[in-house]
Amino acid sequence: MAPEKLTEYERRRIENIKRNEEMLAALKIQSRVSELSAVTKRPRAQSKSYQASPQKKQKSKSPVVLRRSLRTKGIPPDSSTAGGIKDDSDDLPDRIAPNKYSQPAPKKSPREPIPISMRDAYSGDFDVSNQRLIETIKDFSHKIDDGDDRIEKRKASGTVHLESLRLEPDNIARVVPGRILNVRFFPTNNVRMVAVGNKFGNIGFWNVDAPQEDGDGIYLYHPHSGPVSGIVMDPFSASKMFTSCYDGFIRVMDIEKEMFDLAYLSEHPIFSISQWPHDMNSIYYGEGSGELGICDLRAGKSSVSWKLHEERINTIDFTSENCNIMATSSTDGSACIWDLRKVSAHKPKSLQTVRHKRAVHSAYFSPSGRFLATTSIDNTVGLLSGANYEDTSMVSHFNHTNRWISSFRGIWGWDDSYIYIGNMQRGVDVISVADKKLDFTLRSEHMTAIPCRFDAHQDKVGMLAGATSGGQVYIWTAS
DNA sequence: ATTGTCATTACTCAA
DNA sequence: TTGAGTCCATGACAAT
Repeated sequence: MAPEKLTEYERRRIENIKRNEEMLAALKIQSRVSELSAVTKRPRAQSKSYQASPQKKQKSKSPVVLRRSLRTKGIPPDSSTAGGIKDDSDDLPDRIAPNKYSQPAPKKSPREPIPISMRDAYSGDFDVSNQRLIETIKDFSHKIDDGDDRIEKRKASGTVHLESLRLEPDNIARVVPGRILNVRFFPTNNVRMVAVGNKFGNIGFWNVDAPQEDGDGIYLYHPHSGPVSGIVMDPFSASKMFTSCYDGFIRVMDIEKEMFDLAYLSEHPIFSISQWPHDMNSIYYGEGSGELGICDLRAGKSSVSWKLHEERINTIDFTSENCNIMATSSTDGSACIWDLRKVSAHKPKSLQTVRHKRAVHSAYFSPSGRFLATTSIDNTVGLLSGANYEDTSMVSHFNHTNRWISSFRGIWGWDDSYIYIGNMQRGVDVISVADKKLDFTLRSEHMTAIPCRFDAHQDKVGMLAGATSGGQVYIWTAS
């Protein structure tokens, strides 16, 4: 890096620290004030929320534009960002000058097909906050690497007592602005941390156990330019997190490099991602109208693209038992189970197919792999079982969400007994596999919005994260 | 068979 | 408290 850049960097850093201290002081005052006025019976403003800095908050609220739309409409990329996509040949990452992102200009458009440093993607003014998050993740990822905090891949273990699940007021936060499409726990036991992706391309982190002096533990980044369609935590390397976006990008947050690196760039919108359990260097993703691609992370290239569905693939899932078995759900109204050894490019034939009357928004294997749960907006939750998933039963559940609520997706808990899914009455419905019906509903006066996307902590039985279309995250815990 | 447009309606934020 | 603004999801149906 050029010396002048270094001095520029230093100068900026000092400025940042100074402003940071001022802001922290202001925040302390603010939190005192909110403590005083926190007696309101229906707290509209939650105690915890992301702090968008005044200057940088969504300047120009850059409209969510897919790359496709850009090209078809012939709109040139934002002229303030050099190296925008002009044509297809520019999309290749290896043709991009390596140091374009290091300009001291405020924030780069995440549309550029280049790596983005976490510092540049950070949506606050204060680099110390960014550094604090990086240190936190480094800290627990090293512990995981050393085996101190390793969580084995999710197993069928732990029966949860639904009546004991609670939503504590402290476990609620507004993590990002706008609609959350994805929430995921970090695979660690010592620190409770979630990452969420929203419609604007933000990735927000919430360290629930952040020390008091570290503020609210919420960190906001902007590594993508469109809706974040998927988040994958590498279970064996907590310093890596993959995110996909409608704009065709798959990025990997590399905490050692402190970057949102470019893993893959597709011509088509990417609607889903998953990691192949057998080989951590393979990312499976759903792109365009029903295509499934496999990306080799070392080569940075896609090896295959299979047309598995007629319309977009909403989820991709694997069993922990058999790495060659994969499930996909699609807007074309079907969910399929595939044997990867038998899929060929020309005539993909599924092992099993469930047909719903309408779009299927998820298909997830149970922790043991013996069941598959599908969620469709035809108001059913499908349950597949049997040696070859040949037995299908449909559980009735109202799955219609409106335009502003992300579709419901039934997820599994910590064993094969329950499926958790949102409802329009601000509750979490729990479907019993044994009874094949709705068994229980989690309710809380603190859930002031509809939780539509969920994640179950891989190890802590009863720890369930629900995310809303207003950027909130609720973390239920077993008391 | 593809493309367009319309209605739906929950939440946040600013007054 | 109210009211404006949101706006890439989806299905139904109309138009090409």
